[in-house]
Amino acid sequence: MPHDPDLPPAKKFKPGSVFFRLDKNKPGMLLPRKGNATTPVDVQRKQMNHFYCPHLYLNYALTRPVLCHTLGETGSGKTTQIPQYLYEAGIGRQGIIAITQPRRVAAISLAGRVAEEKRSQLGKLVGYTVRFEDATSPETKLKFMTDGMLLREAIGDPLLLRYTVVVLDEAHERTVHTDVLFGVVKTAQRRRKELNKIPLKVIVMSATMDVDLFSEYFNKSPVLYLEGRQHPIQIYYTKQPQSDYLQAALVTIFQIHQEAPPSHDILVFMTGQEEIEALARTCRDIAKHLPDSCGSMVVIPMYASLPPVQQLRVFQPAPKGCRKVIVSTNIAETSVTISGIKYVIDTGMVKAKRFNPDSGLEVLAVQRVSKAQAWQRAGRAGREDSGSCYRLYTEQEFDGLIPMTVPEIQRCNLAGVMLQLMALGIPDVMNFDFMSKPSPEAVRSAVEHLELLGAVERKEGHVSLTALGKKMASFPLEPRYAKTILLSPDYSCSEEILSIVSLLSVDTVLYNPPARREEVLTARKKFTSSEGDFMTLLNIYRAFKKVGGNKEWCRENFVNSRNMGLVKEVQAQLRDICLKMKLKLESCGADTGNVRLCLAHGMFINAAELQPDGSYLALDTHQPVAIHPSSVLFQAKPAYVVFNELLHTSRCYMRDLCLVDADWLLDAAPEYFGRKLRATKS
DNA sequence: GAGCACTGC
Repeated sequence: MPHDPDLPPAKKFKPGSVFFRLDKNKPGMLLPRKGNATTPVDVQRKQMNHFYCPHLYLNYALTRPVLCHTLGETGSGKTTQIPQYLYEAGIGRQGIIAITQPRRVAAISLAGRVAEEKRSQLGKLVGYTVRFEDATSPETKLKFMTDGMLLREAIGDPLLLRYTVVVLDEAHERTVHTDVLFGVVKTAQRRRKELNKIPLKVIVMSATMDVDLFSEYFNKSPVLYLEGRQHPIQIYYTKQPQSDYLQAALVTIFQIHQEAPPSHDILVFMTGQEEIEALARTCRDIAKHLPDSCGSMVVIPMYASLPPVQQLRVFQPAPKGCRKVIVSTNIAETSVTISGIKYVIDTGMVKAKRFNPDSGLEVLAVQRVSKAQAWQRAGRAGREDSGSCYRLYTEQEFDGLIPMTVPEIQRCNLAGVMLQLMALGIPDVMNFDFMSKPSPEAVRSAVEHLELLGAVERKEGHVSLTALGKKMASFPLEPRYAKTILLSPDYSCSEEILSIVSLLSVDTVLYNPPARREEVLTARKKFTSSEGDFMTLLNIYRAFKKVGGNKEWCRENFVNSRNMGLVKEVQAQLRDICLKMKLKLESCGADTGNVRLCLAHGMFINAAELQPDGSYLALDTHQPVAIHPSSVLFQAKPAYVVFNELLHTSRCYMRDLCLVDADWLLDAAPEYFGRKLRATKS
C-alpha cells in the first residue's frame, strides 16, 4: 500500500523533468564523435541539413564505411528514405541494399511503403524476405528482411557478397540476431577489403541517443544525430516508494479519470496476463459505481497471447465521452503502436527472461525496467501531442535503475548462436568479437552442450564444427531438435520426429480456457498417450491432419488453430531441408517405440530419473525437478523421462515429457551417463 | 496440482 493512504492520489506525485527526446536547444546536429566537440553550431546545423538533402547526405554517407544514426521519429520516414537515397545514388547497381528489422510485420510493411513510393510492384525493385515468405525477384535491389533471415543467408555467404549495403535498423533493441549480425558485417567488411571485393557499406540506425557503443565497436565510426519530433512529456514520480504497484496503478488510473477530459486515453504498463486481466476486472467494477459526472471508461487488456481479434480492440476509438484505458505488457513498448495516448502509467516492472549458465536454466522473472525502457514507455504518451507519464516509483528509485536493458545475448542460452557462428566459418568462436560479450561461463556451457551433441569437437583447445554439426546448423531450430531430426532416419521415424519437433518449436497448440476445464479434459482424453506428452501431441497433430486442418475441429478439441497452422508451415520447411540433404523420410506407423528411442538419443541431455523418495533429479545438473501438472504423466511415476524444457516457477518443473528406458539413455551417451548415473546413486 | 514478457530462423 502507498505510505500515505489518506492523501488524494494526485498529491502522491511530484513533477519531474519535462522530457524531450533530444535537447531542444541543440536542434539536430551532425556531431563528430566524442572528444572532438569543437565544430561550431552553425556548421553543425548546416551539416544537419545535409540529411534532408539526399545529395549532401550521400556525400557524407558514401565516403564512410560505417555510419551510425540516431533517428528522431521511430518507424517513420527515414527508414524508408535512406535506402532510396542509396539506391538512387547508384549503389544498388552492383548489389542489393538490405534493410534488416527485428520483426516480420515491420519488414513487410516497410517494403510495401517503399514499393508504393517508387511506384513499383512489391517483389520487383523493392521486396522483402521473412521466414515462410519471400517476396523478392532477381530485379530486387531494395530488400527488407528480418535480422534472423540475413543471418541465415550469411551461413551460405559469410561475406554477404550479394549486398553492397546493409542497413541494421532498430539496432537499439539489441536482439540476439542483430548482435550477431554486428560481428558478421564487421568481419565481412574487413575480409572484402582484404580480398579486393566490392566494399560493403554498413549503416546502423538506432532510436536512442546511446550510439557511442555502436560507434566504438565499428572503429569509432562517425555518428549522425538527428532531432526528434517527439512532443514534450511531463514526468511525474511518486513521493514515496510504493510497495504495491497494482494498487498504485489503480489509484492513479481513477485519479486521471476524474480529472482529465474523456478523450485522453491512458496506457498502463504491467508485467503479465494474469495481472492485466485482474486489474482490468477491478477497473470495470469500480467504474460501474462511479458518479455519472465521472464519465464512462472502457478497459482493454493487451498482451501477445490474446486472440488477434481482441488485440485489434486497442486500435478502435472509444465511444464519444468514454475514456479508453489500455492495460498492456511491454508489447506496447515497441511491437504495437497505439495512437491517442495522452497518459502513460509506468509500474516500473517488467517480466523478462534471465539465464543461469551453471544450471542452464532460463527463468522468467518480474524485475525492474531499465532507464532506457522507462523512457521508451514514457515516449508512448507523446506521439501526436504533449503528454504525461506517471511513474509509480520515486525519482531516487529511477536514478537507481540500470541505464540500458541487458542485451538479450547476455541473457540467453548460446548453444544455437555458437553453432551458427561456427557454421559461418568464424575461426575462434570462443573469442568472437561481440559488441557486448556474453559471460565466459555462458560461452563455455554452450560449447560443452554442442560437444555432447556431437556438433563440435575439441582438438588441442581449439573448437571446430563436425560434419554432423554442419548439418545441424542448416535447421532453423535449437541444436538438440536438429540433432533429433538427423538421427530419425536411423530409427525409420523421420515423419513422426519432424511433426514432434515442429509441435515443440512453436507456442503450445493446446488451448486451455480455465472456465471450461472439464470439457477440455474430456476432449483431450481421446488423444492422451501413456507414453507422454510428445506422443499425445503427435496424436493430436495426426487427427488434425486427418480432418484437413478443419477449424471447427480445432474449436471442438480445444486446439489453437493459428499455432497449428504454424506447425504445418514449420514442418514443411523442415521437410524441405531434409530433402535437400537427401535424408530418408519415412513413417514408423503404429510402432511409436522407435519414436521414443529416437527422442531418447536426441534429447538425452534433458533426462530425469525417479528417486527412491518419489522425486526426480535432472541427470545433467542433478537439480531436483518435478513433473508439471499439465503433463499427461503428472500422476504416473515413470522411472526415466526426457523433457522438452524446464520451467522455473514455484518449483523447477519439467514440461512436455516422454517416457524412455534407462538403457536407451546409456546407449545414447555411454560415457556421459556412466558418469551421471553413478553420481546420482552415490 | 500449476499458470507462460516479447521477438525470430
